[in-house]
Amino acid sequence: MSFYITTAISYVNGVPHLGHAYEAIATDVIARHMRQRNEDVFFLTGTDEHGEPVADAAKAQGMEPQALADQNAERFKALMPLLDISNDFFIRTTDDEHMRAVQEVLQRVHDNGYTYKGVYEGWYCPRCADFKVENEILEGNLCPIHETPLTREQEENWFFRLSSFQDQLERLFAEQRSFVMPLTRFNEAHAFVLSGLQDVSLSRARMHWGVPVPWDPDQVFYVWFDALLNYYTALRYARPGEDLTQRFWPAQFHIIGKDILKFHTVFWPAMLMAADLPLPEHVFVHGFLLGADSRKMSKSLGNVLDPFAVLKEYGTDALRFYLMRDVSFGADGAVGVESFTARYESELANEYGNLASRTLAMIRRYRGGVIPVVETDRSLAAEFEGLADDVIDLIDAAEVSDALDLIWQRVRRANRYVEEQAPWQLAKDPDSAADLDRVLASLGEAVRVISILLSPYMPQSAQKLLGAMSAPDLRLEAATFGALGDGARTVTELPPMFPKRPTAPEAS
RNA sequence: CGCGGGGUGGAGCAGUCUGGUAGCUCGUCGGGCUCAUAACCCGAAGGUCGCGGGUUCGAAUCCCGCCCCCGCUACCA
Repeated sequence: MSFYITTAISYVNGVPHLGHAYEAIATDVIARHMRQRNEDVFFLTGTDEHGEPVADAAKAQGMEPQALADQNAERFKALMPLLDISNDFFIRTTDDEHMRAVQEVLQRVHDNGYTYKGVYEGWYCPRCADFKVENEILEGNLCPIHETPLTREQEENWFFRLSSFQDQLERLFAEQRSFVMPLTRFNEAHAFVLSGLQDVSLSRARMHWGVPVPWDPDQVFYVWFDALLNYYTALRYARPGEDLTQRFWPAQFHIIGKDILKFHTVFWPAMLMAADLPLPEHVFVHGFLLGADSRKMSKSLGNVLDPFAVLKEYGTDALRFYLMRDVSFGADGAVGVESFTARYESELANEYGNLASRTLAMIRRYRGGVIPVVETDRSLAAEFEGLADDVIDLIDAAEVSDALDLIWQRVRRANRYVEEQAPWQLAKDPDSAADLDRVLASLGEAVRVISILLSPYMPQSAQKLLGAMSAPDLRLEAATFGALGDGARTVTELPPMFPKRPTAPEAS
């Protein structure tokens, strides 16, 4: 089956930070998991490049907006390989193909009668040549950029008849509880719809950094409508000479942050309805990463966890694991250097890393590096039975941190199994050879199954370990005891996957 | 004001929808083991589940009121 998943696109006026990394990683975990299930996966991410802030910033630096967008988009694009993100395409909303497709879709919205010319009134900055919204205006009605007084002005622009989708949206929320996840966000979006929808302006007349309105070329589309459509337009040109729309639209998942809930759960479905297009199945709304003090991360508070410092010191897998493990997906979560190092040492080094070390070491020491081909322990196998299916169920609901917790319980179980069986005792008594075979084979299977399930979270480490066990099969169907059959497998030496480090990454 | 969340042993969280011995991780204390990255395993101490009232044989869980914290409240993305 086809499976299409997206992150939100990043606005190029800023620089990449931990929040971008978090969303990309979570989405990547789901995408990689789906590939393990042999699904036909398409994973999209990208940048949002139009709109007033980019135009303003470019002007301030004496650059063309496109030049600034080019420069900053590159930074976001470069982040993906650093994080081992397996996106299939990286869309930029300044791509010609995207802009043409936006015009086409919105022309259809226009033709369907869901637009009208209206008057937009707001606070206007003559020097920016654009409107400002309430929450960005400075104390005393000043422009946030120029700090000069704003004037109340009007302009004629195009409006989108959001209000005419009141009933359809109410029905959507009444009938499809999983449209917005988790439930708390569903409730929030639903309440917003029920409170009554107003029309929203669809274009801007005085600003030119955007996609021209095809039926009124003096205006450009308001950037949100241009941006949201990326999910749909990318499929047309992501593969040169091939249109993937039929194969992948509608998307199964949009993964977004809670700050853009309204746009994705209300405006976006309404726009798709207006264009006669099918709706995405789920919008999953994750929370914000907070500083270790549970306050919003900010440089002035000094509570920012720098992803680049962590990557440099501990590697990609450690950062991926930490973010998926320490923050319950869907809720806000506090992250920091201290809790990172605690998780790294106790869970990655001591539990999983050490489990791998002791398992491989014993197989090498007691059985010359060959995993015994014997029947595994029934009771241990029973505790892994159904695990892959449980993980599947959780990931189907985008519960990436719950799924990881389920897997991690088995990491702990495997360490307990070692103590219970005490293979080093069995090794002392030649009469216990069969028992030792069984224990080592069982342990090997436990480590192998765990690693397959962990591979979407920590692709490098899992593959390294599975490679060292001559069991490179990452498919989820191989994640059961005995799935590999009777072939003898050798084990090679593996240096510690998560070595303890003397220093912590710098907070910045 | 309205809407949506949250308040659970020292810390961080799960459990609340579908009432019935309050669970997990870290930390602390005690013990065991030696295969392993001085890692691992076992046990113990520690909780008025924000406050008050109600329903019930029984409530962290349902209902009412109150207190405190956070987010959103429409066009910066």
